[in-house]
Amino acid sequence: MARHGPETGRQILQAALKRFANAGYAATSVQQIVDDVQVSKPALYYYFQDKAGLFKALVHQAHDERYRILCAAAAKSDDIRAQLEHILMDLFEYFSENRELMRISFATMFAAPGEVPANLEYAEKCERNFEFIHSLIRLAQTSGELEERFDSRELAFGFYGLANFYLVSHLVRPGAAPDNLAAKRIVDLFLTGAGVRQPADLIPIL
Amino acid sequence: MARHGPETGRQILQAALKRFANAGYAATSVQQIVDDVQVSKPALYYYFQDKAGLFKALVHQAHDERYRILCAAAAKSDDIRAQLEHILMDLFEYFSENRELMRISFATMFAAPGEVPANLEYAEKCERNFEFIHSLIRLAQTSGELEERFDSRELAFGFYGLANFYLVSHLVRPGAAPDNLAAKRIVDLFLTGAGVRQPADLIPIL
DNA sequence: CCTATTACCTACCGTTCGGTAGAATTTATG
DNA sequence: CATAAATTCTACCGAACGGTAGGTAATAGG
Repeated sequence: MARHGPETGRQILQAALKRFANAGYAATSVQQIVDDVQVSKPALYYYFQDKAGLFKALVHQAHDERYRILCAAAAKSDDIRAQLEHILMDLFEYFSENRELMRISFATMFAAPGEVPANLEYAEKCERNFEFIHSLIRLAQTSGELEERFDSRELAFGFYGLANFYLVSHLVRPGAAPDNLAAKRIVDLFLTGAGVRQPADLIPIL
Repeated sequence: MARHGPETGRQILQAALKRFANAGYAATSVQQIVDDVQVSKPALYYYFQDKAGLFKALVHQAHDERYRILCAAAAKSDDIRAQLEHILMDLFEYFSENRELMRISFATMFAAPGEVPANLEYAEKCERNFEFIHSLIRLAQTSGELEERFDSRELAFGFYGLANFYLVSHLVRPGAAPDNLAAKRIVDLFLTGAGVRQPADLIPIL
């Protein structure tokens, strides 16, 4: 009926995002999506190849935007502490404002094959995001900001794990979003550790 | 046909585990499960109320076994470092031998509602597992093993996030499993931090 | 040897799904 | 105003799904 013009494709994508994020891929039917936008099924198949293509577009968008955030945040500073803080702060903010998109990206990573369309090829984008953090860490090691006795990969794993756990918790359990203070404290924990600093521990290092 | 005796129920559960873990809940049909065991559909419905009940049984088993591992590992030692190391080592081992069960439990946690049967009521079991770690951390703080300037919840989040990231990575990407040495290094990172120890940092603490 | 219970079977139902054929309607072009 | 292209419709298809009705073979108890 009501002609939407070139807006239709975008509206379909947005409705699909909401449905996929809240019910998952399999449990979302294309009928629900087109009903939300008040168009008919062939309208969807006019703009997208199939249901899987629709999902794929969203997943790639999610990963790309995360990568954009990472790069922009890291560029804001030179020392590793501030860089990691900016990354966390910006991610927290972005996640708050784009819960659904981020949810899709995480759910896809942890989903069993078959629960999600095949040939999504998101693995390389995951790796690109991780390797960006990894490169920051490595740089900070050579500049003497980070301990060299840990493998750079271990450290990247450590920070990425810490960050992702907070992000996922915030996605799964819609409570108070972590704020800038939380970001600083997380980075502090990562850099200084949870153990008490006993002089004995320090002797071999000092 | 071939009578299996009281083994049938167990065999169905095991086949369901394999299918659910590798293809997810929605993409697994009860027909596939009963075909694997070479029984007919009513045989499945004789032992389980419905498809959701089958899945529920597996999810609860997964969470309960993880809790058992946590408790047993923590009981092996008194100081927090050794406790956390034991927890990681035992979890790594258990995950290696029970990839499919663990995969179901994680996928469920990150799944959108609707992607998984309703009324699973696994949230309280998640919380129980987390709170166990939390209690260990709190004890270690009062005994002076861990820094008091971090909130106990923050620390528990930190360690849990670190641990889970390793575990999930190992599940998603079937590579070399983290070993006992990795466990020690992870705990070391958690306790001592990634930053270099500059004397200046230590002044306010010593 | 009869009977009840357990442990399944074959065959099927109603529903829902992703996707499409083909017509209709709107918009752009000449 | 004619015609072509873009956009969306109604109506439907075949396949797969979860679940069940109703019958049957094996086992156990008396």
